[in-house]
Amino acid sequence: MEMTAALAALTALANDTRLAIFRMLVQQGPDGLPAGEIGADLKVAAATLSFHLKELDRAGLVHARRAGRQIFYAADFAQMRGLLTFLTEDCCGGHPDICGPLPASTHAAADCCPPAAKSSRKTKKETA
Amino acid sequence: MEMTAALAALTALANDTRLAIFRMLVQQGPDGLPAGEIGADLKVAAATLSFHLKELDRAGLVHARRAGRQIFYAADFAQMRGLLTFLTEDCCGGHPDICGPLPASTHAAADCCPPAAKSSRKTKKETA
DNA sequence: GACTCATTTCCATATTTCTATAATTATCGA
DNA sequence: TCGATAATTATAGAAATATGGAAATGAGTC
Repeated sequence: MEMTAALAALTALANDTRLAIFRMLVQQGPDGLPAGEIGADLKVAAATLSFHLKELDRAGLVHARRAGRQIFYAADFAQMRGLLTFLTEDCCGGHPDICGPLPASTHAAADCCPPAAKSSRKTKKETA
Repeated sequence: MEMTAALAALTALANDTRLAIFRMLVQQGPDGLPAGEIGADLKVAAATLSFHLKELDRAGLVHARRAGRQIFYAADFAQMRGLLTFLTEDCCGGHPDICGPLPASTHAAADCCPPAAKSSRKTKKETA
C-alpha cells in the first residue's frame, strides 16, 4: 500500500461514525451486514449512513454487494492489513524485529522498540 | 485503548503531513528527531509543523523531550500498537485466529478471514 | 402497472480543520 | 545583557467535512 491509499484509509477511519461502522464490520466477519441494520444499531440517519459507507468504500476498507433489496457491506480485511503494515513499515530503521510483536490478534504484547537494540543495531544518534 | 483514544489517533494520522511525520519518527526509532530536522526534510513551515506535532502529541502518538534548544520528537510505539490492536479487536466475532497473521513486521502474509473458516468456525450468517 | 421497502443522491447549512503571518517563549553563547 | 537560534502560540481566512430532509433509484410483491 502506498501513502495515498493509506491516507485515504486513515481519513475514512478518522470519524466516530465510520470507525464504529468499520469495527462492527470487522467483528462481523466476511459476510458483513446490510446497511439498514448498521444504521439501526448505530442510530444514524439513512442519508448520513450512506454518506459514510461510501467514504469507507472509496477508501477500500469495505465493499458492498447487493442481496435482494438490501445492500450488504463487509470489511475488506486485506486492506485493513495493508494499512497496519504500512504504519509499521521500516519501523526502527528497517529492523522491526527489535520492536517486539505487533498485535497478531487481540492480545498485545510487551514493550516495543526499547532504547537499546539487541542485535548490534545502531539507532541513529541525534543529528544536532 | 478505548474508542476515544483510537479516534484521536486516527484523526491525527489522517493528514498527509502528520502521516509523513509519524512514519519518519517510526522509522527513526525511540530516539526521535528534532522538530527542525523534520521540518527541513518535509519542507513544512515551522508554525505549521508545530501545529501538526502538537496534534500528534495530543493523540499520544508522539512525545516531545527538550535537549538544549531543540525539541526532539519520538514516536510512541506502545500507542501505535494499541491502535493496531484496537482496529483488529474482536475480528470476525472474537476469533481473529481465522484472519491469518496480522503484520508482525514489514512483511504481510496471506489472506485474511476467508469465507470458510478452518477450525469449525461458524461465520454468523446474514440476519435478514 | 401500482405499491412498498431499502438505500442512495441532491442540496443547504453548520462545523471543523488547515495554513500562513506575526508575535512570543526558551536556550545558549559572547 | 544582547543577539542568535529553535520552536511555539495567536489569529484569521480559506477549504474540507458532516448532517439530515426531501426527492430519486432499484428491487421485490401483488
